[in-house]
Amino acid sequence: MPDGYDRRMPRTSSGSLQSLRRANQERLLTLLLRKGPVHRAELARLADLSRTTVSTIVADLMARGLVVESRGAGPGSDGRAKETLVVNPAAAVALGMDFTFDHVWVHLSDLGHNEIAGAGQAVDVDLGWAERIDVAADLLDRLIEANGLDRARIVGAGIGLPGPIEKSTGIVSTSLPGQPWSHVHAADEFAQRLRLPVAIENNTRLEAVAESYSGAGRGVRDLLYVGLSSGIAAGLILDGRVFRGAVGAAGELGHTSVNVDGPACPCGNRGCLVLHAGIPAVLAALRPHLGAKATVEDVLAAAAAGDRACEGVLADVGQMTGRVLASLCNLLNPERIVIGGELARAGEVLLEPLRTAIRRYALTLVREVDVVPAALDLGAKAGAVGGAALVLRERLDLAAALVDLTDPPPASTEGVAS
Amino acid sequence: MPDGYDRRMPRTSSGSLQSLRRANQERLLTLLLRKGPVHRAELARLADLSRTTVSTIVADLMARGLVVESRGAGPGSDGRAKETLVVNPAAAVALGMDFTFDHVWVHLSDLGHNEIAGAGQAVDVDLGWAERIDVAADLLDRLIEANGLDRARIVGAGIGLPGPIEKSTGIVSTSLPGQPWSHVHAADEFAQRLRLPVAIENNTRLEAVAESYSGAGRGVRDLLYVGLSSGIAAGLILDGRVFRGAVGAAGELGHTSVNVDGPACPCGNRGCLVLHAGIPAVLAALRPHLGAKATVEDVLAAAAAGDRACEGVLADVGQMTGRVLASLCNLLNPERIVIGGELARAGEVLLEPLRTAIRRYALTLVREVDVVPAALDLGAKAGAVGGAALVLRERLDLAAALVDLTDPPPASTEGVAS
DNA sequence: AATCTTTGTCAAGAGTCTTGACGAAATTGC
DNA sequence: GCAATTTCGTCAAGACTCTTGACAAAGATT
Repeated sequence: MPDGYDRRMPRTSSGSLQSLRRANQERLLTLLLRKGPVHRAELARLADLSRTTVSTIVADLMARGLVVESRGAGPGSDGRAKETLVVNPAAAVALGMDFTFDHVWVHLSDLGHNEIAGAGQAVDVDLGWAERIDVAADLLDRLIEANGLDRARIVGAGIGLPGPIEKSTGIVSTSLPGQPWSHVHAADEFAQRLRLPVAIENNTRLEAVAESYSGAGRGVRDLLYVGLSSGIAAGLILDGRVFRGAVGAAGELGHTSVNVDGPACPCGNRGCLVLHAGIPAVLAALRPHLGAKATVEDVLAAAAAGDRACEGVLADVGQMTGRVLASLCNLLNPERIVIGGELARAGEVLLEPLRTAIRRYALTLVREVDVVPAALDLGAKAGAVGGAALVLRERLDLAAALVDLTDPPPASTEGVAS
Repeated sequence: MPDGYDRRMPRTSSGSLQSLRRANQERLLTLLLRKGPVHRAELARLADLSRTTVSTIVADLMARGLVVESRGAGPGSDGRAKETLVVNPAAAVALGMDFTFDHVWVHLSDLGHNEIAGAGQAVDVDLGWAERIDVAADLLDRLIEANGLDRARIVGAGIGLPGPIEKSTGIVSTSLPGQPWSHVHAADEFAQRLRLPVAIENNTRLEAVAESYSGAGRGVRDLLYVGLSSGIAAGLILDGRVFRGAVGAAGELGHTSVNVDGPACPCGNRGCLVLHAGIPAVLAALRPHLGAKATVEDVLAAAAAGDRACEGVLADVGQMTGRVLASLCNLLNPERIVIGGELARAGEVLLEPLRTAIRRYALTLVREVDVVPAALDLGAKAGAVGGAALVLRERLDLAAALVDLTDPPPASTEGVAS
């Protein structure tokens, strides 16, 4: 370990009086973020605290620049004028990074989950992990520079890596060939490099978090995010929290067998979904029709232009996926399913058969599930957005803890009711 | 609503100083239950509280009879003698009830999840819900009488009903014919009748809770319980908590399709697992061999006696189930799978092919899952045990809150180190 | 203009946790 | 055996956090 920088996120709360105060600070911040501009008395009712306490805590938060007063249009009722409060979104910044096999994405969000800046860069698939970190660090430096940001205001980093993640160390626990991250102690490496508390997470799960916070899954407690690409993976938000599984390997959907008598899959099983609905399968089915060099873009374009063969194959993908999701709905009873990944760009051609399959094959109660396309998957930056959201979601206390008294940030002028 | 009795469990904690105290009380109780006899200083370290605070809280708990001192064999180290503390298991009682289609089960557990008493009774499948409650109430009265229990010491009831449960009201939200509970406001009915805080839960989930607390899944954070009976259902413990799904319908496993081209199922799907591995399928396959009146017991007995045909069918059940569980392991990456239900009594004849299928068809990382038989399924009382465990698990604060100062229970003499 | 309602703040007080000191009870070393 | 050492449990003082009740301020209502 290069030096003693503590990469762990601070504990949430427990026991002492100070932790009670911290928990209440976080509670008020969360309420302010969710309920928008409210005045102190209303906040006190929402949080089940006395007005006095709310005043004290808010004064503290305001001294640190986390909350600003805006004599705004409160809900019109009688009584004294309300000094409405809003979170100052510019008070803190969350960093997200996402490393796919051929891209590096960096994203900065403010406290309100608004995008401050983002950038991506293609990298050579053979590039080593250290060099990938270099690329990301460069991108980050440039974003900070270009936007005149204060580095000290970044409160944490959420980082997406491909594959299952050993939770405490952030080690990617596969040793597939061509996987640059395997057995790297990613949590330490990133913490040293960025000098920030970091959370390492599988990138499909980060996409799920992104959709859950700023995308098509906003406010949904039990959310299933499905990424349809070369592989087919799921990100699970269960009971409002990211679900990782015992060793961080939860979410593999592509190797769900849909036919015990189906073709053999390299994974050892037979009739895996990915053999029918993965991008390689789609291309294999359509190259006789579109030509040997056809890409996913070609398929999507042709389908959009009305090519029946392409539409048919994409509909089959939807139908097959829908059957698997029907079983999944029986098991998990999600409230909403968000479909992302490259193939999701096919739109209704794929989604409609998928929905139909769920309605047809899932049991009565659970088939009421919403099925919607991802809202953020434009250019695959979703993972990085999710990384930043993860910091804000699970570590909001950080914002309260780390933003320093000595340097109150300027109140932002946007996002404040006038 | 017949009268104003509040059926809701009290809120866990939040905000005020009193709730901090309650949370710390609960924390200490939980630690005492889990870590066995410890002395105050050790408890303070475990809870991250000062010795003084622990002393204060413990004194309070002792005054209420929840904790007793036992000059026991502490871990031998130097220093002053340790006044070891243990929870007085007799201080509070949790009630569990389970209603299956033809049985009523009642169970009483003490604070340490030990069985105090239990009873079951067969009922007519056509019996209405009100009469079923009568039966349960009678059983409860008799248990209380026979064991000389103090009714006031019962801190809550966990009640299992068949089918998906609407969480807040406890309404069973199916309207299948022959389902006596459909659209009954079960939470209110039981609360009125028992005059206790109640939690209504699906009975397979309660069996999962039981296994998770006192059975084969002790201490496992991500646990999959599978009940193999006429239907095939799962109870999911994810991240250490019972997972219910959006409308409380999570856990249906039997209608996972294993073969898209398989036989049609009444559910609307094709090739459902239950068509291959449910009890009706097993009997259908073996009645030509064993005779038209053969029962599950006959099949199990014959298999145990070495009947090849029966062994083969049970092995097929295991293999089929294992294939589905392999996909499920890919998706959820559980740490352990507990197999319960009537068919699980077949033992290794069924389990070994099941394990083999998982090892063969699941991906590398997730197939390290433990697969073990249920430990509690003797006589199907597991659901009631789980109901009591649910009360103790999620509502331990109740024990601290409801046990009254004025009437400290006698210290139990069992379970205390001498 | 007077009254009403609700807000935000202040002072006093109650509840909870921590710190530092000290006696008590066992182990260790001579 | 006896002193030194270690750790425990408790006490008193103090610090921190929340609440209660009172009151002035700011707008709405009459």
